[in-house]
Amino acid sequence: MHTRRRYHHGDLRAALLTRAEETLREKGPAALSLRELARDLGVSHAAPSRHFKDKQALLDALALVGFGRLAEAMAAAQRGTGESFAERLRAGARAYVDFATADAELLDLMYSIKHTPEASEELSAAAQRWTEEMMSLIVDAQRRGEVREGSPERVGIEVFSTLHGYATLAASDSLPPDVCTQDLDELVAYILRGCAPEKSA
Amino acid sequence: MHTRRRYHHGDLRAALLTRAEETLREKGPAALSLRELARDLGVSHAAPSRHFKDKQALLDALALVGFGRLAEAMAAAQRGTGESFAERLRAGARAYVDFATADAELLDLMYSIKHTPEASEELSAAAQRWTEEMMSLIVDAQRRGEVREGSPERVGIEVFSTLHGYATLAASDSLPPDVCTQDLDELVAYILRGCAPEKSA
DNA sequence: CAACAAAGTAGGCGACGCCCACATCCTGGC
DNA sequence: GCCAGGATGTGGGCGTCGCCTACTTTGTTG
Repeated sequence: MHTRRRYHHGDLRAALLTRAEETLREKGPAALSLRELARDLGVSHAAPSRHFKDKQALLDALALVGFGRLAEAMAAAQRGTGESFAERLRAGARAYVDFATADAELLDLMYSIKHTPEASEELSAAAQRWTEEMMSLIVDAQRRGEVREGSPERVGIEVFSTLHGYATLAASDSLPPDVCTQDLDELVAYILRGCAPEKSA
Repeated sequence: MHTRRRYHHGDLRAALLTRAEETLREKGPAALSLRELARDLGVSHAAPSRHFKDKQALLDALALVGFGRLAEAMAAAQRGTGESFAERLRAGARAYVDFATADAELLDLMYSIKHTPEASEELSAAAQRWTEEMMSLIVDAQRRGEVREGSPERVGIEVFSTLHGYATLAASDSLPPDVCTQDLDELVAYILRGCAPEKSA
């Protein structure tokens, strides 16, 4: 049970990530300090540097965790729904918005990091994988004739922009408070209209 | 010409804001430091505190400037275009995306601040005014029969989510590089489809 | 079991935000 | 005219931070 103070922590790296995510959620990104993290875990202020070369490295790792969690949530949502684009989109939208509101700061982190050039390739790979899933959803729907033709990339961007914008606004309390769960269905309907196939005249 | 060192700067507050905005644009939000700002302006490190009680106050003021600039850009865009919803939306979208890509960090700041409870009422007023303009655009379009009926708030949120999401993604280099100016027209078309009036059967 | 790498410790450096006491400038009421 | 007081700027100090280096303890492996 080695719960008492040992010289070696056991898995400091994982502990740091877990605690950092808690702090991020509870007290915001500004309150994230390596030294305080170390204090919380009862370890010297320089110990974290053995696992993350600097603060940015920890943030990157945190973002990676975020992408993992998000991908998992999205995949789970897809597993539990039907085949039609409408159903899959609805499930995905719900999952994305839920994630954004539950982990707003983490999502922020994920997007603020992704575009820096030196982000680890793991990280860009995670982002990559994530967008590819998005694309396959679109391509599939196009094949089924449920989405208008044209560059899947473009359609994907349109759909994802709407989703991401909504999720971001919801997460930052920028939406009127009465706007709520039910409105997500309306949003999905709006998206569906936006990318519905052109009616043959 | 009083360009030589005077004890009083003249308008340190304005100078701080200007310089802070430059730094924000050029070196990102992490590089914003009151002390460095003071050094840049040839003033002691405590001088800024006479004009902004703390760093957050300066960021708030910066966000306020941002809302002002954005509102002005949007208004200008509206003045220079036609009456139809499609034209007005297109002009607004261009202005918003332009602002977001030119001043990505500032936009970020504006949105990260808005939802903190103690944000100055000036600031929430600016945000308020901003969303009201958005709403009037929608209501107008509904009156003209160019947008489907229903709560203007809801439609506004849908439209704005798309715009904001796109602008945010564009500003953080999260969009494939070939996606460019012309695609904005496609995005506008997508939005128009999303909120087009229901066709009478 | 000795050598070595991994993991943690202790202390120091410069920069930061914030606070204080003090200096200088400016202005309005006498 | 002048001078009292507010506004503005100075300088120093405090605690915290991220990062660095030198050292110690632990675990592994030949």
